[in-house]
Parts: sequence; C-alpha cells; structure tokens
Amino acid sequence: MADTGTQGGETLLFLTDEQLRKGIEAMFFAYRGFTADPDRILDKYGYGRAHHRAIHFINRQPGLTVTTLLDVLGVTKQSLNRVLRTLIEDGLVESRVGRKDKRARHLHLTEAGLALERELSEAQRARMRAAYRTAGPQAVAGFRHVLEAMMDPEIRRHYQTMKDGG
Amino acid sequence: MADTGTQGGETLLFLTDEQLRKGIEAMFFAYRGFTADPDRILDKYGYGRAHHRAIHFINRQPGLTVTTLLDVLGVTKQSLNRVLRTLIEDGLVESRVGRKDKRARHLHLTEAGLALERELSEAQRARMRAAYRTAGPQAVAGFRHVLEAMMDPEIRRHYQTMKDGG
DNA sequence: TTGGAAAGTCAACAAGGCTGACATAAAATC
DNA sequence: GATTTTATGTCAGCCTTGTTGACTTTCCAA
Repeated sequence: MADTGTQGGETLLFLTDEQLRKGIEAMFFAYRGFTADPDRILDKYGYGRAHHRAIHFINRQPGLTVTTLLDVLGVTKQSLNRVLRTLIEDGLVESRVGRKDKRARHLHLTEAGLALERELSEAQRARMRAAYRTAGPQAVAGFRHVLEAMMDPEIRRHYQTMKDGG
Repeated sequence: MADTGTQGGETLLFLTDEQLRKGIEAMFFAYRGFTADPDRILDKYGYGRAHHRAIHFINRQPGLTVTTLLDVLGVTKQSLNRVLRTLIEDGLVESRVGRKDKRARHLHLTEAGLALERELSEAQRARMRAAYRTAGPQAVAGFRHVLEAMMDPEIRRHYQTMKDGG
C-alpha cells in the first residue's frame, strides 16, 4: 500500500497525498461503522452517544470522580452534567459522596447500568472482533499503533494510563 | 499484542475483552485527534465538521450531484442543504444545473473553496503522515485493513469506489 | 400528458456541544 | 479563624447538526 525504501538503516515511507486521503476517508467511514451498532441500541432506550461515552468510562474506572471523567471526555461540566443527571435519575449510575474529600462525587454503574454497558460493549466488541479476524493479527498491531500515534499527546495519556490486556 | 495460534493452517486470534476494549478506546481517542486540527481551522471561518465533510467529498469528486453527496455522507437532504447553502452563499461551492438532466445540481469547489479544502486537508494529512511515519509501513497496511473491515458493507462501497493511490 | 424523481424550502424539534453566571460545600491556605 | 480555591451542580441561553413532515418546482420518461 505504500512503497518502502531503506536508507542508512532507516525505513522510509513514500506517501502520496492520495494514499493519505485514503487513510483519512478510512477513518471517516470506519468511525461510522464503529458507532453504528451502539447507536441503534442507545436509540431503543432514548440515549445518545454522550451517554454511551459516560457509561463506558465509568465502567472502565468505577468510582472515578466527575472531574476525572470531564478530563477524559473533554467536554464541559454543563454538558456532562446533563447526561449524568439523566443516567442517575434513570438509575443507571450512582453518585457517591467521597469519604476523604466530601466535595468529590464518585461514579459507579448500578446493576441496570452494567447491563446496558454490557449490551453496548458486546455489540461494539463483536464488530471489532470481526474486523480483527478479517484483517489478521499483524494488522491488529498496526491498527493500534497508527491510532495511538494519531492521538493528541495529552489525550494519549488517558489511553495509556489504563491496564492493557494485550 | 494478541496471541496468535495456528490450527489446520488457519491463523487464529485469541482476543480478550480487554484487548478489544483497548481497540475501542483507541478509535475513540484517535478520532478526536483526527478531527482536532480541521476543527480549529473551521472555527476560524465559522464552519463546522459538516462543512468540512461536504467540502472534502466535493473536492474528491468534482461535479457530483447532491443526491450522490447525500448518499456518501449519510445525512438527510435538509441537513446537507443547510450546510451547502452557506457554502454556496459564501462562494466556496458552485452549484451547476445538469446539462443532460437539468434537475440535478452538480457541485464544484470555487477557487476559495479549493483554498479552504487545501488548508483543511493539509492539516489532516500532516497528522496522518506523522502517525504513519511513527508507526511504520507494516502498521499502515494493518491500520487500513482493520478500518476497512470495520465499515458497514454498503458504506465500504463508497470507500472502494474511488481510485486508490496506493 | 401525467407520474414520479430530483431538488429545494419552511417549520419544528432534539441532542449535545458551548459560554456565562451563580450557589454551595468542603478543602486548602494564609 | 478568615479567605481563597476546588469540586460540583444548576439555570439560562446560544450554536451546530442531526431529525421528520409537508409542500413546491422542475423536468425526465413512460
């Protein structure tokens, strides 16, 4: 897909604008697919992608504070609060006052929240798994390598902070 | 990153939920980085991502009809029309009545439109190029492989239809 | 000539971003 | 102890970008 040259032991990539544009469109179209299944599920419950993101990261790191979640999601507290409020009202998320710092609210998924999280992530994992299987193991490594390199450095921190299953 | 086993000549991937979750988050964070640079540029001109998408695909296929663009973007005509109208009013896009079929409108970028397209795509290509360079040629191939497998089949058509520089 | 496709318009609405202003409680600091 | 800062929540209002529904105009094709 891209010519490879070697010069002084260093591997070079000769990338045309066309090749880069294909990569750009691949991101665009793939992201649509990536969100399609959860979107359908969320629709059933009257939720949107914002709810999904909140649920995902609360599940990933149970007990995280609102500020931490704000930082990970990169939105304003007003925006997150609207989403969080409905999730709490609907009994999917529980907000517990901090023991050490009583200002902080620690967020947890309830049983119902965990159930929705599983429904969402199972759909998304199924697609990811299928894509991985189609593309093969080498492709998977490359995929994550490129995505990681594409992140903003401050954002990459959130990604790397977590324990990696692989 | 994922164990590889061989059974009857077929390569298998042993993917844990954790590994899949990492892939999911990589998509999420990488997409943020992917859109960050264009978003900053668009902000200067008072445009949004919807304008970027329209500009991108008109540039890719000059003279395409509104219906075709609708199909590629996957939005309603009312939604696209709002965006298209401002681009036409601002002199970035030209809408030409079809010669054969006078109902159809063929879309083209004006000089100003081409200038903005270049500004946007150069920023996006720069990030893509940097990510490709960091990750290396094998990773690039894998990246596109996985993304392609992640698309919806009907959407993949739009991606593959185009001439590929690689 | 008439049906229907293509394109556009108007209206209304919703999700989910944003800013600004303000309130409260608690921690931290002076 | 008083003051400042931090964490959170809330109200109000704005914007973009998506949606549906209703309707018109144009015009190709049967």
